Amino acid sequence: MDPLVREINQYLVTIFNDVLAIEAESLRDGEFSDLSIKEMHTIEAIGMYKEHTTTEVSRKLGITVGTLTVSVNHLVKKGYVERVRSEDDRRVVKLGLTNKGRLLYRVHDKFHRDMVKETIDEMDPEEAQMLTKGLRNLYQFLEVTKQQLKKKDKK
Amino acid sequence: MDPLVREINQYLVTIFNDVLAIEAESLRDGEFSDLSIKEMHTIEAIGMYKEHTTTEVSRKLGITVGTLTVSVNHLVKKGYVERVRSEDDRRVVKLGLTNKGRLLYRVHDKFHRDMVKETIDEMDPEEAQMLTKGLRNLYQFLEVTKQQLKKKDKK
DNA sequence: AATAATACTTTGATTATCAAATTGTTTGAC
DNA sequence: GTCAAACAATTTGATAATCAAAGTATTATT
Repeated sequence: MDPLVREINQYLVTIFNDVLAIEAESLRDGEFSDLSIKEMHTIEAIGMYKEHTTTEVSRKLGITVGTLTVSVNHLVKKGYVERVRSEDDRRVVKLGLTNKGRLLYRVHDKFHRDMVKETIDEMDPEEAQMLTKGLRNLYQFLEVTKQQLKKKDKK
Repeated sequence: MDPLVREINQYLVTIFNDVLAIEAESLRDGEFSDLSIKEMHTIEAIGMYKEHTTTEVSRKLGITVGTLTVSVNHLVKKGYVERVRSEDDRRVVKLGLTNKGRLLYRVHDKFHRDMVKETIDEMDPEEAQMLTKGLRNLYQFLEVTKQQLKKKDKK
């Protein structure tokens, strides 16, 4: 087996665990310690600009709509998220962030970007491009895989 | 703000969610549907070869020792994991996989490696090296950050 | 020998998760 | 136009995941 594959795989697994652990840790000590890391990611997925429906956000997070509804209940109660019924289709709920939610989003986003920035500052621009390309490939592969799974599911 | 930073960040977040969703989905349909994705990752962290203590594995996963103990209780009951008291120091528990656990480890590992392999097959060898280098940098940055957090914690 | 430190476990409370049942709304068939 | 089917979201019940804090057993220190 290709040792490069093994190495990349190893990095991915460790990076994911590390990012999670670091995020959780800095969340616990900080200004927003009433939130779990999962709730943080839900806020991230709801996002700043476009309004997103419950179904869209749940798909983005890879959880069921029911799970998201429960989580959003908490986040509304804590004052981070707002629900707005769509005018076009009254079945649909659009999720958005409150001011407090947007503040948190910015803090978390900065954390992420600093992390990435520190990394690519070590690299010359060409290398940074390569990293991006690699990630883009991985991303595309995963999107295709996800589509295939969904199809298989319907059968 | 550097658009490359934003792009890389975006990929990382999405890749993260996608991998989780795909893993969870293929777990649900497969041979090992008595396991959750978290339990799967615990088995991954316990690993095939070296024996690891409870503390080591919990650190690797970024969860508390108590949480791991509970999880290991389930995995032992389901027949994937074994506990062995250390002879040298009888406070210490070494975690290992049963035959069933090792089988699962291989299946999951193959899934991961296939994922990575598909990605780098699209790239020429030089590009693959660059991706690796980028990931290594990110990994190292995170390890340092983790250490710093731990120190701050002790104060 | 007593005390402190360490490794793990247990407990109680909260959150995360899913599948299935339920509610309210829209679409399509007739 | 009405009614059934489809759809979006919510609620519910059960189980798993998580933490902090308290407890147990063992080893190290003084």
